[in-house]
Order: sequence, then C-alpha cells, then structure tokens
Amino acid sequence: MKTTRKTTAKTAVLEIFVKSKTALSHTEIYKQIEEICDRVTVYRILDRLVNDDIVHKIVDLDGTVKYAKCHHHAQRVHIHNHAHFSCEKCLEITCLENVKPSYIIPHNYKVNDINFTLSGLCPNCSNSNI
Amino acid sequence: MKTTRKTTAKTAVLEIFVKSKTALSHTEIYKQIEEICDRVTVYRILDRLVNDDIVHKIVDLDGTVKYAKCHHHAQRVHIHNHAHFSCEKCLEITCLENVKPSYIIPHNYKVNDINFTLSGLCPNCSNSNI
DNA sequence: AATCAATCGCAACTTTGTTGCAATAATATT
DNA sequence: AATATTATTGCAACAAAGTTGCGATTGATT
Repeated sequence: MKTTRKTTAKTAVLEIFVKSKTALSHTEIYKQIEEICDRVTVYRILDRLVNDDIVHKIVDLDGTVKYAKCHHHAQRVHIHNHAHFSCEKCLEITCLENVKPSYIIPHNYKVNDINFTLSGLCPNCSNSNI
Repeated sequence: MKTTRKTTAKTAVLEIFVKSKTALSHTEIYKQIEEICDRVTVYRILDRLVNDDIVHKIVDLDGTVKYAKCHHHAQRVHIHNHAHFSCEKCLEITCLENVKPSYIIPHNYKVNDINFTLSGLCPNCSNSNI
C-alpha cells in the first residue's frame, strides 16, 4: 500500500542520473545537491530508487558502492545480469549493458542475483596511456 | 627490496585461513586472534597477504569485503577469475574455483581483473529451506 | 651481538552508512 | 479549496569499517 512520492530532492537525484554517463557514488551525488537536501536524505532516496527498480547498485572490486539508472528493455522481471566496467585510472564505472557472462555452476546452488565487474582501463584511459 | 617477515600475528592469520572453508571478513579474523594482536595489525597483515598474492579479496553484492586463501594451480601469473558464491541466508562466501565466466567485451577495453560474484542460496541453506 | 628495516600498538581520525524522532510537505479525501 | 493522512525530511547521535602517524618492538642479516 506504500505510495512513493515525487519530491524536490528525488527529482534532483534523478536528474543527476540522467545527465551522467557513468555510475555515481552517494558522495558524488550529494556534492551536487548539498544545498537542496541532507546527506541522510540522499541515502534514503537511493534506497527507495533501488527498491523501486529505477536505479541499480554496483559494487566494484575495491568495495566502492555506486549507483546507476536502469535501462529497462521492456522486460517485466528485471535482473541486473549485465557487466560493469571499473576503470583503474579514472575510477569511473560504466554499465556494459550488452556484456553478459555465461557460466555453469553446480546444480545445488540457487542463484538469485549476480555481480559481474571487470576492471582495467576504459577506452579513454587506454588511449591516453603512454 | 622489501622483504616480508614471518611474524606471530601473520602466522596466526594464515592458520585461520587454512582451517576455514569459507571466505572471512576482517572482523571475523580479528575476533579469533584479538588476544594476539591489534585490530589495525590485522588490516595491515591482510593488505600484505593480498599484495603478496597469498590471499585474495572478495567483495560481495552488498559491499561486504572478505578474504580467502588463494589456491595456485602452478600458474605463474595469477588472476582471480573464478567465481564466488555469497549465500543470502548464512552469509558465507565460498570460492567456486571451477566456475569461470565466459564473456565478450568491446575490444577497446583493457581488462586486468574480474569480479564475478553470484548470490542466492548455498547447498546447505537451500536444503534446510522449507 | 649489533644493526636495520619491517612490523606492531596505540590513539586519533575519516569515511560510510544507520536510526529515532519531531517537523515538513506531497498526496488523497472531504 | 480546506483538511486529513502519511511519506519524506532534517537533525543529532551513533556504529562500523578502514586509515594514518609515530614511537616502540622484533625478525632477519651481517
């Protein structure tokens, strides 16, 4: 029965996601809207967005938590089984929507969710690298 | 030129890893040896072990950081490209040494390391589940 | 045994995330 | 349009996880 509301802060967060090509951390988001709302509010907005399947949470190899807006492809059930790329140089995380791992696991494991993160150098940084 | 030393604390940590079948967090390790050494020392030992490729670091879907001893298979260069399974019920993380994802990524990305974590129910917990 | 650098303990600090509660504001109801 | 309902917010306080500096200790080397 819980209805979710459209608030100033939530709209601001969503705008940031739309503008950004890469995944963002709580801190990165908060820095952009610290005049609009509190630090805690940003945490709570992110929680809600993840729950409502509007944003997904990504944890990279270092344990850094970031968020990115979901691109729904007219699917009903939405599983984030695509890969993420974490650049060691510019530290940006991007979604590789089309990269999906194939794998075989023992049948007695029941898989509900997967996290597939690659790290290395992104196209930008591997070019500018000498 | 840096030489790495064999100390009481380091030996104790390694013993814990050998005994354990699952990956362990800093806290879990520290609890077992808090009479031997300081909390900070455990952090520093773990850092060193990861650097020396004796232990590898695993981050699960929630961002929980754990460590497990590496099983080297006579490889020179050691990439942790196997999967990890994180159980949602008992919260244990186990290495699935034989599960390796296959994937195709755009050629302009340079991959140095990968993190492939599956989460759901482990064999133990999916059995005892009603 | 003397030396030297790696390691340690301690204290202090930072970063990240959480919780309770009263005040505020978005939506539904009249 | 005014009112009632309840999701959301701000604030303050807290907790967990990890880091840093520095003097003291200890493992390895000669």
